[in-house]
Amino acid sequence: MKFIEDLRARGLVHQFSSDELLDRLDVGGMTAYIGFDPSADSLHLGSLLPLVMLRRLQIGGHTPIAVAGGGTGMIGDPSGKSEERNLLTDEVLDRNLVGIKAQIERFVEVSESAGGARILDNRTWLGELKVVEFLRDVGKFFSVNQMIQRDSVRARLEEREQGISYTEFSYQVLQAYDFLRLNDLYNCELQIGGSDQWGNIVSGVDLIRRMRQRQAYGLTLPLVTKADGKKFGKSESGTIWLDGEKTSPYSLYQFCVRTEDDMVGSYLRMLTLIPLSQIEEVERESSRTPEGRIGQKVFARAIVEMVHGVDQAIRAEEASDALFAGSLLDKDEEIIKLALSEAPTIKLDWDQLAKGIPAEEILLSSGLATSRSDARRILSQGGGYMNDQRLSQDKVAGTSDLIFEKILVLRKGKRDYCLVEVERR
RNA sequence: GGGUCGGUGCCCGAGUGGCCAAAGGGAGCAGACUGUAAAUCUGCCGGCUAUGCCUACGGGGGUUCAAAUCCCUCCCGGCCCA
Repeated sequence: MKFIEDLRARGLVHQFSSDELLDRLDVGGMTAYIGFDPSADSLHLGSLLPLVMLRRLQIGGHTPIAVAGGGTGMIGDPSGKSEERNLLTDEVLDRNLVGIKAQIERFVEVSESAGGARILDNRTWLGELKVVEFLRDVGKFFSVNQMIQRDSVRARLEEREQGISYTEFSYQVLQAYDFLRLNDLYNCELQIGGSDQWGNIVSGVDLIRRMRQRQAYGLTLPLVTKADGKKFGKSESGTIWLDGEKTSPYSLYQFCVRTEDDMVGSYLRMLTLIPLSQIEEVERESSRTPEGRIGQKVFARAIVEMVHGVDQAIRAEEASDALFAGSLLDKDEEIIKLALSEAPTIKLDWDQLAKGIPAEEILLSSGLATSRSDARRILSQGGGYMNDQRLSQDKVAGTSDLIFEKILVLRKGKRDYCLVEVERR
């Protein structure tokens, strides 16, 4: 299947600047770049789509460039933001970029040689700019009339209560300049981004044409949404990070495996490299027996594998199966231990437990409850469980509750587990 | 710089001296129903050493028995004028 055909079938093509681009993509050998948000020291699930896209490019015989926007991170992109951004300092950016680079490297092969991906920091060139020269040489090519027509800017201009600073207004100029420089330095002819980047991307294409009389291209990816139309990857109880320290492989797996039925197919297409024929097969199977959650499992497995590697994916999968398939009490010690190694865990010592720990207390220290009142609320509504048995408010956990003389399995609601490992001193 | 409107809990938003931990909605959490899905229904939804106490209505100060609500001042934002 041709490159572009595959992209289209996966629903990955949102907008593109010219039909010519599509032919070029099939031929291969293009250099394309995608920018990444450096506002935290880790990327999150929202960046997965562009990350996988980098990989697709490389597999398709193109040269991907990831720009971890050290420079633009200092300015702030108004696109999709309803309010002015907090600007980052150089030091914070340096730190963030270290983490982000490592994550990008998991998706593409980075090297200086032909076809090797590159990860660049646009401070390299933005930092050299002199204001007056820049305004004279580059600024001339921008029309404010056009700039204020951009959706991202217009939204902020029209909205009462929130305006836009000159700094953020200038963002599109800088991003266009990035593209120009990449075109000069690496013969980068294509910029890819989320659908909210269209305006910025077109600015770059225009700038390259005006200043260099060269043809460049733009392509945007669709927004990955949940069934209710909200953004995929955030929400729930916070951001899902790609950094295993912030969001464990088990948690990432769990997040993915809980995907709504309606979205599994499109997520598989957009976010995994699984061949389309195989995805269709999974879909058929899923619609026949939705309760098997086959699609969700394939999806979760694929994602964790990409982000954390096969070993971690297998562990997360096995731990999840152990915790969610049937009653825990029927499981043997090995399986529980496996789950224990992946799922959230706390340690207690024997003496402490021997004295008795009230249900409220143990929920709190497990982290399942965020405060004492939260713990009380959960208990009073029957949402607390220990070893698969509902906890009453006055239950006091003791050593007689231990499974295999060393483990307590706590749960909040249907799916949030925390294992308690008890150690004898 | 001047005028004017505004800054309320995770978000939106009501409240304009006591009845305010603050209406309503959303989000979130739990229960029921299920398939670790969706939809729906129900309950909870600042914290605590808990018939009370602490923190909270942009920051600081003041008036008052009593302030999110009144006054002063500072900070931040919108709009208009210069």
